[in-house]
Amino acid sequence: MARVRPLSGYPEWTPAERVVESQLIESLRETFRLHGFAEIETRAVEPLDRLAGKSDAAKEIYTLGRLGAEPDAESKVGLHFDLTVPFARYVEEFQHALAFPFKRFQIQKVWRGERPQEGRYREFYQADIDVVGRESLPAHLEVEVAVVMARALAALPVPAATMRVNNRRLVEGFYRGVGIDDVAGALRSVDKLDKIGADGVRAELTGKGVSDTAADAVLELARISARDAGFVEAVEDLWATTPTIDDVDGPQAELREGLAQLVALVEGVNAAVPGTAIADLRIARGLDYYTGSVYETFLAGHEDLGSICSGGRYDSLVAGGGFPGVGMSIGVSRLVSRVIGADLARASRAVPTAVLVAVTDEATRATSNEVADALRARGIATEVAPAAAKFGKQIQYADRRGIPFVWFADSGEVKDIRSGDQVAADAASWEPPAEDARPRIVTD
RNA sequence: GUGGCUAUAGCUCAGGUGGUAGAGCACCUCGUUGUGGUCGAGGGGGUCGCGGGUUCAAGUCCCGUUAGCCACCCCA
Repeated sequence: MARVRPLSGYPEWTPAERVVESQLIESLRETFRLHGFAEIETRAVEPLDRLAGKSDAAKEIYTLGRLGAEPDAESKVGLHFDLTVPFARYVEEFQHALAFPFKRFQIQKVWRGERPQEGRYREFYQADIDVVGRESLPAHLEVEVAVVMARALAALPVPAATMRVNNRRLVEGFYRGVGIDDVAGALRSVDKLDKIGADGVRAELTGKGVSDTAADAVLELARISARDAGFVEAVEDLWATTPTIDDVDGPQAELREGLAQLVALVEGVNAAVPGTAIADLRIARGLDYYTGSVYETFLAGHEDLGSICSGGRYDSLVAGGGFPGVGMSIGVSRLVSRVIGADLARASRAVPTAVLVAVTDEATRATSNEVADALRARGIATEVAPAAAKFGKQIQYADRRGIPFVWFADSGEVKDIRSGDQVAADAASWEPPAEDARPRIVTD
């Protein structure tokens, strides 16, 4: 038997750490439900052709096969690497049973064969919300999903989140207006701004046939950001001073539409959770299927983690069209690993137990069991000591697990082992303080 | 996929130039014989990641290999 070794990229938690993860997930569920999102769960596997269809992520897909399969048998299924692909399939398959616009949330593990490091895993939880329409989807839903996510993050024991948002219509109108035909290509270059700098981006753009003045304008646009509608004037000014194509009416209309939507987004989110949203016209997002709002979210003081929640508006979830939607995804494991690693929050105890009933001797274990059942009958998590050891040992058993109360059936007394207070109590009516009833998350 | 670093007790790590493995923490017992945490004394624990080579002798030097960590790429 080989020694057990950690497997890189597949995080596992201690019971106390798992409490933190569970409570975070439960908090997200609660916020999503509060806003009317229905939960679904999809299977872990999808047909390979459906998974691999999307871009270059194919290399990262884990395929599934049986050890007993024929040696030359091809794998037909793989583990999903996000929740959007399975959701798209699900919507297509169950459209007869769904009511549109369909608001759903989904919190599940996904798998990617990437090189792991802190905050990057091969197996991790994502929490997705999406709203999908039939044929059309009002733009205000792009505000709604961002508001829900802003609230979901605000409810977690983490520093303030900043949601950097942009709008593809705005960018597309602007780019086309200054004479750029390959908007997607230009966006991919702008996306590298942090990495290669303004000069690098300019070089890439001109290399793709973008004129010098247009490249300058694109870089100027990327410089604009604001926490309120103030960016509109900056964009309008830039637009007014930049040479545009002759037939600019279409692009200009698209630009103005995008501007209005971005204003609504920033103001909407900031009304819900003040200070969260910031319009940042450099936010591009590499994925080219986004057509409206795009979002990236960072935690104050933890920007090195990268985006912990991102997404955007897309024209259709399903190939062939007809299902426009907007969605965002939280990297739950990335978040949890930082919360635990940086000790932003911890569990009040590792076990659910609120009361340990001591056992005086094995002959009277039944009495202790009766006390335990009386407490359990009223929803109080209780366990009975495993051995009739010295009371000191039994108290130590509770202390090591963070169990706050020890019950002595003989004397009918319950002791709060943190304070040492011991009082007479009736198992039929005694209640622990509400905050001790179950493990909870505590912060400093 | 590319590059750098690392691998010794359950955990964190010491072990100049080769000479038969150590500390702290954790764990168990006792002091304290049925009310814990402190303190003191004692104790159990190691194929030194794995394989090969050099040598009288390898945790230590060399080669290979596996795994982990970090960075790049990409993303949650």
